[in-house]
Amino acid sequence: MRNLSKSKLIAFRQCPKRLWLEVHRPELREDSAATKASFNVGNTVGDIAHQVYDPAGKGVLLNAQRDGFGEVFKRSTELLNSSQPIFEAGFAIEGALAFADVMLPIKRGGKPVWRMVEVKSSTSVKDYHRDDTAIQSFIARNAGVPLASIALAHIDSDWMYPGDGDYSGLLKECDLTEEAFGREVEVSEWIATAHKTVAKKAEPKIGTGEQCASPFACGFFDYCQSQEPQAEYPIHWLPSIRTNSLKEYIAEHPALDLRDTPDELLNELQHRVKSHTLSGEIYFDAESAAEALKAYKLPAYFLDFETIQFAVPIWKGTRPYQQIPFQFSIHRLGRAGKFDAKAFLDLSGNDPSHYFAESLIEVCGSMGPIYVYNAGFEGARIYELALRFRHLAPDLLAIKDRLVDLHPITKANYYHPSQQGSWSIKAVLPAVAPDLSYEALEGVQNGGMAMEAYLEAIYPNTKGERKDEIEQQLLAYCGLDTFAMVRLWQFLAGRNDMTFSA
DNA sequence: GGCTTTGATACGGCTAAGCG
DNA sequence: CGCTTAGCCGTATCAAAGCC
Repeated sequence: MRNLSKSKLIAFRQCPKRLWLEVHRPELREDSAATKASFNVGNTVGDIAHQVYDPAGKGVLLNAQRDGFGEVFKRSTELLNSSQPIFEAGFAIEGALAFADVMLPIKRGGKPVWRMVEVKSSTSVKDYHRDDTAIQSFIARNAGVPLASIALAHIDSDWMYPGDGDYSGLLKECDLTEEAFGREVEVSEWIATAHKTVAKKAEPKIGTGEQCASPFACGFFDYCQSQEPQAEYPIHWLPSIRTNSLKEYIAEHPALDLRDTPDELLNELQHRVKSHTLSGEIYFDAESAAEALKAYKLPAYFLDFETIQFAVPIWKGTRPYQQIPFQFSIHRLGRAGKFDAKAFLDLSGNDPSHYFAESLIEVCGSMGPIYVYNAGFEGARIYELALRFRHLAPDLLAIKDRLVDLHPITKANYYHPSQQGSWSIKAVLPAVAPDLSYEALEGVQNGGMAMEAYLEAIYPNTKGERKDEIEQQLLAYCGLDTFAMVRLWQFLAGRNDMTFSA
């Protein structure tokens, strides 16, 4: 019998087939974006755990990848008789093994007892964390570790970085001892059934479903999907599919095709998606779209932000996962039809917020609508800047008041079959302006890639030449996003008489 | 009058989709 | 990961209608 790692047991909890594939066909797994190489700027949550739990630096960090499992188990057993913090200590029992992020000794007369802390970069305790700690404590205790308590440490998103490398308070602990210790029978059953699953000759027959994405994206999804008949018109193209009465119907009729959905269960928007997808015809209420935009005159502005966030803040006065704007692109359309594009991009590696706010105020003028796509995003960023920089607040809030959201107007009045139930700008643009293409862009083609590119640019070892290249790619991407809005506005407002290029 | 039923409306919790 | 918004749905609330 092989030893199943805690992560494999967690995979089993998500889907037995996933565990089977992990063990027997790992080559079928596709790496998610998160596991690919990325540029670590600042500290990881693990670094902070070292600082917080071992400020004196007396702890020992074990490394199973480098030294092998056997060696780490042996060293862990030895260290548990001493009294210094241990990081990545390993424990094995018959059939299962686990590594603990942090082990802290509590002195009680002779030999120490131990406090285990699992460190997570999420901002709250999730159900799968509870499973995680239950498995962890089961394995450790059955391996003979005198465990006094087990806690989960997660990020406190209300905490603000005071600067100077002081990260005390970033992590928030939640004690799960009672719960974890109370689930030992349950955990032993998971381990037993996981082994039964692994021992099977053939892979379990489980269809794709919600478990493929939640709580973690499964790398075998494409493989599993390839084993299933492909619906010509997948049901998931319908918007809000899991929130209305369709939910139960779909559960009772797996592998449902869009063609076979009962009309009486569809809301207006779902019905529109169904009929226009099947007919292949565009839906466009030009009159209503023009009506919605009628009130807004020229000059008009078109605005798009790019932001970055850090689980562990690197800039003083910012919070974990706070979205910090480092780039904007703005296009101005004057009364005479004159077109003007400007951009802001700070790749210095310093907090770009203040320059960003000042530059934004400078380029927005004092009047005219400012079109954005999904205004909640830009609006929230502007509001946050106003809170941080009180002297700029009046100007920033005046800009926020001028935002006009093209997203709801598009959603209410336009649908092209190629959108597949999505009204994101990237789904709408190819239909409205097929001559513009994100795929033709070098390097940066979406918001996630913009964040990666930003991190690479501010990474200390990145060379100047590469930084210049990234700068050009970011400018091109953000500019296209903004110009896409110009074209969309033109289309919705019925102003195809105007011509200009990006 | 006093009771229940029904239908309209308001509110809060929850999820999904959009942005990064 | 966070935030915002919209939509759905259950519950609460209340008035009108129906009934004895």
